[in-house]
Amino acid sequence: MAEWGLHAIIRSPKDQLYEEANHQHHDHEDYFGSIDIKKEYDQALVFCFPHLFDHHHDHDVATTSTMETVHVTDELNQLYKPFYNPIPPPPAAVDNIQIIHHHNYHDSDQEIQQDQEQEIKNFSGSASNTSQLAPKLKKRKNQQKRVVVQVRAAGLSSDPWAWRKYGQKPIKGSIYPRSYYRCSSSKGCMARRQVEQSCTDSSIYILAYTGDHNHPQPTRRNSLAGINRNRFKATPKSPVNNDVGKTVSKSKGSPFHSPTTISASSIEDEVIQQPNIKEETMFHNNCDDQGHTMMPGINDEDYVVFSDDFFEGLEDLGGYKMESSSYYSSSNQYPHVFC
DNA sequence: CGGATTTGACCAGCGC
DNA sequence: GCGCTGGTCAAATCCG
Repeated sequence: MAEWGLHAIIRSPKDQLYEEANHQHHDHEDYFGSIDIKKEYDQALVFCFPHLFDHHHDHDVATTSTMETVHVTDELNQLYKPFYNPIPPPPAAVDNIQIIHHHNYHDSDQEIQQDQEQEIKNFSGSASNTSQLAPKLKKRKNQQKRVVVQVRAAGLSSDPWAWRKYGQKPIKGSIYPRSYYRCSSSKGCMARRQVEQSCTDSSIYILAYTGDHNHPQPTRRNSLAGINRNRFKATPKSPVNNDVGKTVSKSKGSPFHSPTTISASSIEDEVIQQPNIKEETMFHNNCDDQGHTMMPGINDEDYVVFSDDFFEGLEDLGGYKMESSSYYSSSNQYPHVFC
């Protein structure tokens, strides 16, 4: 049961992908090396989702199967974009989550860790003011651990963590601004989230998670004040931001003058209007009993469960990367290129 | 009043 | 070195 469920979710597409890759594009053998991608991938799945293969967790698998798809992609999709024409998934598959892209490492994890440790050492001498030092402990951009997912609006709002917005920027090449959130569940938490609306499909939001939470997942959202500010009130200040033309913005003449924020509150305004979405599921405790992170989905049945080990384990597999095995998508879009 | 959002400014990384 | 761009800061503002 577990296996067919996962096959339905993942295996079939990635089977297709690696077959495409192996049979059609030997030019890229250097990229893959000589590893058995399929085998390694399956091992990775077991390694990273052991509970899904555990018969004690059949329920998890059963519910996961309703999610229809977990899309994971990366350079491989880019690599084979001109050649690979994925079979469109069932319509329901467009909903929920697409894990696009996990990292921006250019160096190895070990090197990054060493860098971090060294940076910490460099500052440890005057650690009495860690709050001021914290911003200086930034990784270089290309070393930031990064998880990118695509979600529908509902998936975005169902994120269990409490996020506080701290910035918004227009992004070159996108008509939508990018909003920056930090975790407000705990002071000093370095977790960050970026929310960006796909300009190819305004109903899709691209979430980029960076940094790690330094605290347990909240049992409930503990910062609802801000999140709920506009939930039950469709004020002109918080329009649903699916259509730039409808955007209401403050008249400040800023060059940014961006559409009103893609904020949790505005998104939830939209979600509430969707009759199929149960509001209470958006605030459900998404932490499972094993401490796995549960990514947002439409409802409880649609959460994707994975841990950091998931990606780390996959990256350790013979040099190929987790996101190397995936397919896309209902619109044949390769999510790296959102515009 | 406390906490969240907004938004212009600032800063650092990166490419040329 | 310079300019562009993205990420963050922080004061102002908003809202319950």
